[in-house]
Amino acid sequence: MPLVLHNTLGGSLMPFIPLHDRKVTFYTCGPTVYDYAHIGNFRSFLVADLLRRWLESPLCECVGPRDSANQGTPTGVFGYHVTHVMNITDVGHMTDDASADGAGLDKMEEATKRLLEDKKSGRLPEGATGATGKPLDPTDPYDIAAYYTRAFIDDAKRLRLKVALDAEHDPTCMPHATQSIKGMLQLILQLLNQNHAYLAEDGACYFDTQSFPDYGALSGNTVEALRAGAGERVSDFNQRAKRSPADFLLWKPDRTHLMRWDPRRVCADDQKAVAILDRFPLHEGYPGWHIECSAMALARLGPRIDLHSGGEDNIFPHHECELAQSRCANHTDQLASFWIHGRFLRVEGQKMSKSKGNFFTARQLFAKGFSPTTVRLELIKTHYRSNSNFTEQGLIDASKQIDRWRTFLQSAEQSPTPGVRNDSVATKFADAMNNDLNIAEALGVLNSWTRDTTAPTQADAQLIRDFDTVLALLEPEDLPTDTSHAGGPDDAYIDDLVRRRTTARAEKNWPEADRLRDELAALEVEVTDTPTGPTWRRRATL
RNA sequence: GGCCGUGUACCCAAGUGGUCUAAGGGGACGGAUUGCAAAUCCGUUAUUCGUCGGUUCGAAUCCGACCGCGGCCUCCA
Repeated sequence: MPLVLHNTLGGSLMPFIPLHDRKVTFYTCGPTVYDYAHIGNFRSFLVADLLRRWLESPLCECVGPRDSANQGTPTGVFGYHVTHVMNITDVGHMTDDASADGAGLDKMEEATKRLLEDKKSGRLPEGATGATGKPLDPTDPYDIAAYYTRAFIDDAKRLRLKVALDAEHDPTCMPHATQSIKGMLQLILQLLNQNHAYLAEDGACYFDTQSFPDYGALSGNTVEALRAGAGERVSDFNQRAKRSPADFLLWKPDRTHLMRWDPRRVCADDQKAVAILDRFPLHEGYPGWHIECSAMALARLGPRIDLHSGGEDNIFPHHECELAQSRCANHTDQLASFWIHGRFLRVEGQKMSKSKGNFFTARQLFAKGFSPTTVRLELIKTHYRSNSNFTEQGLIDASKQIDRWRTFLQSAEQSPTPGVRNDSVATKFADAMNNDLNIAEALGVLNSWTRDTTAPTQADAQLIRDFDTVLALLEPEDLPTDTSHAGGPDDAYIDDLVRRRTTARAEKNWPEADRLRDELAALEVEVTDTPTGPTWRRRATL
């Protein structure tokens, strides 16, 4: 059964057919870096990671590419070569749409306030540095972006996002918006030149949605419906300058913005661009949100890509607009063959929000003692098009599950028996993943198999390793992930208690042994007695 | 208000017309093991799928209404 994916464009399951033989191009809308990324952000990025890992997996059979004799038919070759790009949005955007009249607070300014507070209260790590390697200056937007970008990449690597691991040796996999301004301007100028964009009275450049009949095809919106549905949230000022309410910003002239560029200077060495600038004067300012992704996808992956992913909130307006710009500027009949959108995450059954106290960044969970793989499993174990429910109990479940698989792998690797590959289990796992990434079913297959295989063989070790190229959960990780068990006992103290308990047990002094175990339990430490002596670990809680 | 999605046991979560008296994991309970525990192993744990109605020989699965939850409707993954 070849891979079938749900395509937001068209709203149905469709067989995956690559543009080129065995190769896949994949663009994921990445994080904005004016705060630490939270688990909801990572759920979305992990959906992309899971898809990418599945495509590359030795269990995923490639099908023939478009416009070939074997289009869509299994080729007997396994594992695509995936070029996956995830951008870093480090341009300071406004907090609300009122910003069009200059009233909104820039998110970078907010970050400045937060970082200054963190610095004062000692929450900022020692030796935090900015964009130039010098100590972080919380008032410099480039420093803020650099600081949070590093934090993001650090978290992403711990969660085993392959694109972040790729970017270590190929930084073009994670392009930065601030380093792609020229590409954005070139796209904007092309759109102006082709009358897909216009300069309004306020000097801002807007995309002309009426010049693109397919506008709305991705989200199911129509320009009329958008106009009808628009409440007070759309400011009058913003609307007045536009030809149509649906038109969206490409370039905003603003000499006061924290991050701003002069189009003439940026495009000075591009004769064609300069010629268009003579006719359409774009003044110093900053780019619209959507154009970033159009430019970065084009620069690294070309005008036509296989896959594009993001959170469900990106469908409209972001992806709708990105698609329109890219298609008009590049003269293509499509930007991405498949648009993949993950649903939102809930926490303990509720919408995640700071006021409810259920808002978690990845690093907060690591600091609380949950391992990155535990968090990874908890975030990927639900089908990507369901609203998954992130819970403390779920983290505990995930942790136990990973332990069991690791134990299985260990005993399989130590087995003297070569064994035979269990093709039936491999096929069931692959069928589940091919069915629109049904990870929950695939994990069910994995669990039934490991439960029923009492004497795993070397072939079983290879098989679970094949599964793990997709799951990325079995390789051990460095623990503890940091030293921030602030207020808790240090390892030496716990070791001492455990040693005293071992002595008491050897002397058959059971009351003392049990008292020490209770003492450890009160410190959230669990002791396990094994044939080779006791081991312990901290219990993590939210 | 408009558009879209969703509701399965104590918790997480598959299943989208018959093989479902509903996979898998956790928890709980019983047993083996243990000084007692933990870990491990074995067993038990939804005649029922938000509510009500309809279609059908047959529905968790299709249709309708209602209730709950979530996303979007100009920069929140």
